Amino acid sequence: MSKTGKKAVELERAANILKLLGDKTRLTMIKILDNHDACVCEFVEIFKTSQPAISQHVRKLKDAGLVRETRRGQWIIYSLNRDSEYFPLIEDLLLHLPSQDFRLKELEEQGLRISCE
Amino acid sequence: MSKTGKKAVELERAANILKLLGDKTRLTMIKILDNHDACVCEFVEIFKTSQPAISQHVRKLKDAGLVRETRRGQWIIYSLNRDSEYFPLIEDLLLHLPSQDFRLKELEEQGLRISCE
DNA sequence: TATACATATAACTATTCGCTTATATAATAA
DNA sequence: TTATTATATAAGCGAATAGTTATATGTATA
Repeated sequence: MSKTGKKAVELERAANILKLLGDKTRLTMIKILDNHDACVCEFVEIFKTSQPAISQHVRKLKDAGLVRETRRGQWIIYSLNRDSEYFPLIEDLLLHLPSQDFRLKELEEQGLRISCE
Repeated sequence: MSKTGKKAVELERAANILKLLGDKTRLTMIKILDNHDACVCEFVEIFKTSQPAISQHVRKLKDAGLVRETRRGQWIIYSLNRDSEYFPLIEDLLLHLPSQDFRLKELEEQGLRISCE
């Protein structure tokens, strides 16, 4: 492919990553995962939405290679894939976002975080 | 508003900015504007799409405060708004994208860039 | 003034997106 | 084995998105 073609494709792929992150639920997930791994059931509590909705969001992040899943018993733990080609971009981006750790704190206060461990 | 509420809103607004940038046409526009101001007719040539489509894209960027317009005769010149609250985030982000200046070079070779000056 | 040019806006359409409900899969516990 | 829990997948629906064509606005020029 031509050099300019490569640059256009590279930019389009970055645009697709930004589109993925351009959703408050997924962006919050990524910001949380930057500090703590989490399972689907925790996200369900945090976002107060349905389990399928959460599964669909994490699947998109996984398909793009931004997160990894690790099964631990019944649970599937999601973590940030720091080997992703886009991880450096994402890290820079996350620096501009306010910490969302208060969301995990709220779960802990309700005793809901422990349920996945 | 509560402190956590503010953080949630702040993140949601950032997600909306990323959604705007999560389109290859708009992301390329912003990357180009980081180095050179441009008018609608140039973008029409660059993206080989209709004038209304381009106008609608730049309007979204303008509504979000990411770009500014300046009328110069018949033309309206668009430029990056470096005073935007989100400019620091955008600058960091653009560092990870390949230069799109080849697109302007192609225009110059065709003598199409001069038409707006 | 009349015409051409640059841009904006409006209305419409096809596609994409995120959610819902229902169901399937997988692991654990009784 | 059966029941329970955690997660995934599929199908369907309403809202949002990006493009189109047609038209309006604003500026320059003959």
